[in-house]
Amino acid sequence: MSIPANFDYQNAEEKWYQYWLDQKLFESVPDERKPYTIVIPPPNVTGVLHMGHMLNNTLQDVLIRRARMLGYNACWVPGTDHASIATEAKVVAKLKEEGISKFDLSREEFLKHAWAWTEKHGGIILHQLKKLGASCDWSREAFTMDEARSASVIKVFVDLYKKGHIYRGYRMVNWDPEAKTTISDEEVQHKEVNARLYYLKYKLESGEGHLKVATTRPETIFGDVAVCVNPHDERYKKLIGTRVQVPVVNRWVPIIADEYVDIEFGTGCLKITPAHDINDKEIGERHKLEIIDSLDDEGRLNAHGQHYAGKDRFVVRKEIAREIEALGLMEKIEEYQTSIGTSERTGAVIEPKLSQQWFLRMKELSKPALDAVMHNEVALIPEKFKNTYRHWMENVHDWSISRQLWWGHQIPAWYYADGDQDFVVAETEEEALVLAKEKTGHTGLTAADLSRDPDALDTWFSSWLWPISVFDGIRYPENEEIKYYYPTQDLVTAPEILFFWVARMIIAGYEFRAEKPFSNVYLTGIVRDKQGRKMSKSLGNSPDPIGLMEKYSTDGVRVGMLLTSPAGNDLPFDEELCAQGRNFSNKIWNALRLVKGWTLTDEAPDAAALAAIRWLSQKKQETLASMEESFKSYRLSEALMTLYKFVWDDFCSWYLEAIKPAYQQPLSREVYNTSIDYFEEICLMLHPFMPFISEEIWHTVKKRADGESICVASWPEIKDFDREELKDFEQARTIVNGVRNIRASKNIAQKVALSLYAPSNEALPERYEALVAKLANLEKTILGENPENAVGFTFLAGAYECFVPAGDHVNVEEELNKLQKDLEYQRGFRHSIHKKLENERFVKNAPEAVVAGERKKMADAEAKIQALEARIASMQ
RNA sequence: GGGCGCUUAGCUCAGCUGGUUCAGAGCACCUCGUUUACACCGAGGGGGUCGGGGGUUCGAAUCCCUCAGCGCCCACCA
Repeated sequence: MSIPANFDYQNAEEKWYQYWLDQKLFESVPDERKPYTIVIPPPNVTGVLHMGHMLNNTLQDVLIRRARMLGYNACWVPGTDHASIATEAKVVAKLKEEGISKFDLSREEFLKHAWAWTEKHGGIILHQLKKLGASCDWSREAFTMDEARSASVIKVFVDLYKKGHIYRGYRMVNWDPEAKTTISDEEVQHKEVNARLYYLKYKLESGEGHLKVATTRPETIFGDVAVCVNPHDERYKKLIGTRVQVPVVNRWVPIIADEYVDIEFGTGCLKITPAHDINDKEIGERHKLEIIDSLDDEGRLNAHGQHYAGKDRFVVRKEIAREIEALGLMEKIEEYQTSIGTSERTGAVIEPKLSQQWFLRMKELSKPALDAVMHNEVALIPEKFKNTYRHWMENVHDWSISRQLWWGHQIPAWYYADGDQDFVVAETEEEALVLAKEKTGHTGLTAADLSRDPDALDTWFSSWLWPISVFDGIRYPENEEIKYYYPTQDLVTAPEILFFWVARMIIAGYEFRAEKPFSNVYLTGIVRDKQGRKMSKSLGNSPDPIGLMEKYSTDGVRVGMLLTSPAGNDLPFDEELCAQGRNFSNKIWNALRLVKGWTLTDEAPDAAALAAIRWLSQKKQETLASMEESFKSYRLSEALMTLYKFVWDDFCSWYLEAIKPAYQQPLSREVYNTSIDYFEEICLMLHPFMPFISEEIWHTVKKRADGESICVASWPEIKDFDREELKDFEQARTIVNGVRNIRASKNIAQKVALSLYAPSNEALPERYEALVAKLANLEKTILGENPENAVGFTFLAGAYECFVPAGDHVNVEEELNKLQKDLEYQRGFRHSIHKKLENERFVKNAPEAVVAGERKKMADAEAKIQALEARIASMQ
């Protein structure tokens, strides 16, 4: 059978993926097997595949494919997220290009556009996941805004409201003036910026001088209602209760005292603007101060801003500073480092704003979720994230869940009057009407008297249900699917969304199913570029994963990503990694060509081949055991590296070289068959990492029945292995390397046969004599003492000195020098051990085994010294 | 401001509860090699006083203290 010179990966990728789909190998239904479930972190419905997805989904695919081979009922549920604010922003931008403003549209009209956009761009990313080889059960594809998921969200909202966990309140929230919506604390990113600290002069009532107040936001003076000092601040004590005049505004406001104020900071005077700062708001409440909101929804000054009305807050900041200076009321301006909150989505500077919003009380809900992680009921990998998680959970704030957006799940609350609390919460309008009648006693209310809250829910309010809602376990908590698949096994996601998503899923799991949503959370690193920068569109440093897969093959890119990504570590991406993956794929392919290229004979195998076979079977078991260990601790890159070395070094460089017949000679059929078996097992081991080439070769090495696939073949059995055998081989390998080393350094070609003297079978295990002779090209192997007066080279194989006679190549003086140096080293070594053994405290305190080890070292060194001395004497 | 973590070969990282599998792996690099799978290759090789300092111990990359540098998360000092 002839094998093409190159692996046609494009063709194989398409062929096998279609084959897997046709055979429905990824589809799962509950049965008597144990389930192994992963829910995909749903990518944004209109997103496209980036390197982060590539890494994340490759990891999931490795886990799920391995589980499938281990005989679990493997189920990987795919889906997409409606990504409320992100998608809405995209739609708004697209409409804007067409000259349409969102605010000229009705909700219904806007949603029509949004759905059209979703249908046009949605699903692209899922298609790309197929290219990556993702073995998702596509029959289960879910969307956070499809019918089942939407109904689940509404049900949960009503449920939590009834339990008293959801409330509507007038609170200081994070306002994104660009998207014109509230966002949660988690969506605010704090950034260090260079700002200015303005020292403003507020005229004192007495008319004598000014009170100096430091602020970073002079434009908010229109909202000033007081100036606050610390009650213990001697400088201002007597001023408390008097008034000062706000610059520009010219309003007189009281000087109040509050412990909050830091005497040391600035001038020790704080202007109080309750509408624009959370602390000011709290102080305002304590002192029953008025609230003056001087900004509009887009971050511009409103009518309170007087002649600045309609201008952006940052423009006003500059302009008013100039005006104040002109008025002589600016004491000074200092450069100042501070941090500001920005919107995760739009990047806009967040405006603290007082408004009516919906909140979810988190303290009580998060308790079981905190315990679960602390007790490793849910394991975070790597473990270091436990600390971060605990810190967050212990300081969790109420979750602001309403958004002034249309694309999302509309809040199921209906108002029957204008009051802030004049509403009822229900799953449907009909139910709401019934409740409203009960609550108000107005039996004559009709649907027309109700108006639904226009806000949508935070995106994460649907994704936090994901592990449950994909099995419709919210609506139907007793259904077969949820009972079978839940809790899921592994979740693979980025640490960035540990709080946004992971923590909340755990909370939801305990709240709605009284059980964890998953057992293990594998937190990936962030894919960065070579310079360590985060990959981003604006930097243009993010390679296109599809392009990479076309260039290096999907298997190649998968290997590249996996080789260098221990859990929790950032991955500095370099295309070289993909090349390494591609090279590995090529290596495997060529090994196949080699084996398939030999002619066969029925003659018995030679001794070298027999030894190689025996050794490789043990080495394979060791490899499997080692991979198992790595998998257990989710060190996937380590598992892959173990396999990589087994295939490349052990199988290709040693095994195949050992069985390789002489030029144009046939190979023993028995050896061939065994080698094919090894190939088959290597394919099995490779499959989770390299699904395509492994399937291709698996079908090439043996005839398979229709519909058979390596996807559902069994992972090789892990058995005990013979460590002695492996040790013996290592000894043999050392000897071959010793001879190769001599050849390389003395320029003796491989084809020149040499002889070898080895002291005994302990130095050269009998079983490996033939193998050593073949790989080192030895014409003679002699066990016993080195010949006296012979000229040649010595090398150490473990504790044993071997000798290669090579009269023609020896420079006696050079060799003597080398031997002298070795001798010096050994003597020095002996001396150091001697000193250690002389040390009474060492002998007394160190464990028996360690002392014995030192004695052995001593004896070995002694033997080497003697051998070297003899060698030197014979050469002189 | 608070918390967490990191610092081992040029790069990315392993090194568990202190003692020959303690200084390792892959890549990169250097030398040689186009004889019968693969130059996307083979054989060989160089390279680290384990961030600095101190301590505990018979013995420290490994435990403790301290300094320096880096990173992440959280955060309502104007």
